Amino acid sequence: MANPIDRSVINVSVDCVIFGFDEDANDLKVLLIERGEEPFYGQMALPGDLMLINENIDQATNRVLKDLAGLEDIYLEQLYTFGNLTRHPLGRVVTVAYYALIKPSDSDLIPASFAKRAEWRAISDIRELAFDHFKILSTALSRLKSKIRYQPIGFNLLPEKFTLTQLQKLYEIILDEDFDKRNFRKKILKMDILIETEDYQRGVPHRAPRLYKFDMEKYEELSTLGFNYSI
Amino acid sequence: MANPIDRSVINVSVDCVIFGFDEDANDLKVLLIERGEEPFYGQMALPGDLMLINENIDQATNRVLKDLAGLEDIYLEQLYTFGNLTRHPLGRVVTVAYYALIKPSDSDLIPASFAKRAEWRAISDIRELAFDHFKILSTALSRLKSKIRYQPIGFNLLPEKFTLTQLQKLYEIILDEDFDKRNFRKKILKMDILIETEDYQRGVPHRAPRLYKFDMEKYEELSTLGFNYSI
DNA sequence: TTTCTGAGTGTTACATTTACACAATGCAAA
DNA sequence: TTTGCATTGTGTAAATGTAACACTCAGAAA
Repeated sequence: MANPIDRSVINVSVDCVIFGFDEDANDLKVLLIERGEEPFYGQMALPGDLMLINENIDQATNRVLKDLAGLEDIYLEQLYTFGNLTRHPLGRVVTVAYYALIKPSDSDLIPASFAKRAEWRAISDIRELAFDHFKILSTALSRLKSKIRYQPIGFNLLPEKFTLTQLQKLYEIILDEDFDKRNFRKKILKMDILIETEDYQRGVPHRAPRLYKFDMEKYEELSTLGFNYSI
Repeated sequence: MANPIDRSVINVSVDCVIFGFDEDANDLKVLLIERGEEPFYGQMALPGDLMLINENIDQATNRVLKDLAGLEDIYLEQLYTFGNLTRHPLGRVVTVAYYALIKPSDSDLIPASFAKRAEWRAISDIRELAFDHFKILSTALSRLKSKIRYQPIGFNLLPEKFTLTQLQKLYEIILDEDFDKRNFRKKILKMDILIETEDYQRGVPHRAPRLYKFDMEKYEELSTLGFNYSI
């Protein structure tokens, strides 16, 4: 993990903004790692590492996700490449940033060994991060906000089965905007990309709401016919 | 210009997809360079070069635009970073791709010295390019198509003063979709981001159409108030 | 049995989008 | 100077989509 930075060349790294939705706290969170070495020793940072010469960028990102957070097979997308001359104090490091969206079930699987140094932090509580990671986080958040309106990526932040209220809350928190319950339901159901299951949420002190699933196949089929997702 | 590739490390380059709108030919074009060295000697490629250790990524891109095409101060945006292991035959090269939009007046200024090896090619005529540049071009085109609907970037492809018909044609060619003339005009004028000039297009064998300018300040002002551009 | 919390549901007014055709302009050619 | 030609520039009505709005019902807990 402790790859040395070569001062005589341009080094390439990957960094990853991992988003998770905390339904109980009504909060969007990011998985941060406490740095165990200089520079920025002890500060919080995005999980990341230098890229190896014999791996693709996506491979490097998946390696980082697995080695630093125990995460596999999650939604991942390239965000932007940051390469300011001064972004790394020990040399020239260009970093390819990715963002990931994970479900509660994914993060429940994070082994205790990682959990020691990894921490979920509410976006709104984060003031600073190591390197230019705060800027990377801001870029990721802004991308998420614009993309979630026009692509059905929000489902990656919810359990496989979810209630319409959960879905609406997710949108309200990410977009910082309130939606009318009746209109929201009408709109999303009319798209015909949700499967109505026969299951209901349990253990709630009120009428149990119905659970739905996102129908990816149906979505892709409709997409090819010119359908555009939009909330 | 002939920077050597170091086989022992990851090299970083920038490549640039330069779009231009050919009004007469009703075509979207891309500026390509004929390669003067191996690999892919004699083939067409996107303008690009290895990044220097002491320049920012944006600086490298602007250097490439200036040195290879004589272009300065043009619309430029980072597109995506490509880094497949096999994308460069001579070693490991990760490339940060950008796309640029230029006005006819910009490209008129390309010096003859560049024009010898640079060539405007209609997108639809391009079948293959050196390296993975065809894939980069496809990615750029797809980005342009989705972005031009929601951001007023299309004006960067038109002269400073343009007719509404020119603007409509631009959208029709890029999006490969026809628009109703009356509805298109109503929509764009209602946004209130165009300045109606007192000039008319000259030298046309019919009634001279009025020229308009894009009002960037007005657009930014409206943006902060929650306005969203959309065609 | 009562209380509490959130689930689930329709209608109407309003705004936006779509479809659609012709007269007026100005240049060029006869 | 007249005529023909190509393209500009314009309005309305129907259809569709969006926004605003409140109450009853289910089910758990007290």
